[in-house]
Amino acid sequence: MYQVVQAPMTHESSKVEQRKNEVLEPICDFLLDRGIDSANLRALAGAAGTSNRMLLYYFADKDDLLTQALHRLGQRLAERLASRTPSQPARSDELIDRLWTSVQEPAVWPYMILFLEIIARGWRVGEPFSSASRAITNAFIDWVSSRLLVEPGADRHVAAREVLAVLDGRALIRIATSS
Amino acid sequence: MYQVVQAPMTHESSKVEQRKNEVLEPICDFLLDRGIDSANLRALAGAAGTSNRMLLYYFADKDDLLTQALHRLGQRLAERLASRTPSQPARSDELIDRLWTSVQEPAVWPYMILFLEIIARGWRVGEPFSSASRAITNAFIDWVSSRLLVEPGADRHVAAREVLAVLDGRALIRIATSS
DNA sequence: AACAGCGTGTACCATTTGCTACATATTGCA
DNA sequence: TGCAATATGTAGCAAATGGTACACGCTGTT
Repeated sequence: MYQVVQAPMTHESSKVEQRKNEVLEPICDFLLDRGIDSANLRALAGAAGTSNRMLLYYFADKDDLLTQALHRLGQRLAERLASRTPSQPARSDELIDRLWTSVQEPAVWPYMILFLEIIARGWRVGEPFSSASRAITNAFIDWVSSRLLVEPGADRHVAAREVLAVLDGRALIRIATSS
Repeated sequence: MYQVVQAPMTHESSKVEQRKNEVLEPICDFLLDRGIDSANLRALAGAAGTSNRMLLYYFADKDDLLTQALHRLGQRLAERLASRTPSQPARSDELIDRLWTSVQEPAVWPYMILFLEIIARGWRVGEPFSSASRAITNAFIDWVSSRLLVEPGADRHVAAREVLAVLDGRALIRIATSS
């Protein structure tokens, strides 16, 4: 029998799409573990069990690769935060103390470090880091916001931002003084 | 035959010491303006009106140069903060709002950005960035502390840290969402 | 004047790094 | 089977970058 099983392969063949997905996960892990400064193509390829040659086959260039990795990291953070700390809503002061312990968890802490790098780079060089900065910040703000009990008439978003500021600031100072 | 010229002798000749001083100022300016990622020897030399060859004549290596530049930046920040905002002492809440406007000043803001880069790098690669992180953090804490009115029996240092956390956190979020 | 050593320019080297050229293996399909 | 398209390896290039080798003028001391 003759059957067309596969759609015509233009440039995004399914194999490539699949490999991109498989490869992005360990790359995200690498970024969290080693930071953006260490993220050269050969190191990333090593972490993903492939070669720099293949990374540039799957992705247009390094920028494209980083863009997609950072985007995925934003998603991962959002999921990780959503699944964690199923606590009751609370007002700012108490929420800060409660979320502060969550922020320090081993699963979240690497995001704080990587976050710093991405923000700084975003300020200096722009994309794709500035977009990632905003995405990650918004993930955090949503996380805070969903658990924040605000006074009637108060701006929930502004309040969440201020709570996040305290958490981020504590993290920043802790990182600065403990390394 | 020509002998290989060695680095300046045991006790640094005065010329080299003088040039080091002259050269460090524009280098600090460069770091504030362009960040550490852009700080390669040729760019730094360009900013200082000399050559990479001479920078490595004045300083042992790039690490030595950065160490001294970061140290000087810590001093500059401390002086700049001390000479600014000669306001009355205040309690945390009011002090935060008052110092927040100071932090946003054009003379201080670049330090916040560079601060981020240095902290992130300090976490990843250690010296000389981790020392600089601590120095700059302490400069900020002292700055806050000297203007902070605490309740009797409260820990002034802890309170100042928390105030700084809010300022740093606000700065972080602002940088993340405005770039 | 002569000479030792400092100060500086020119040119280079070795490594890293993003990326590419070319060849080859593999696979889907007629 | 055999051909075209896809997938992957090998090897390299060109640019950037930290650092070095060597040449040579200058200055103070003797």
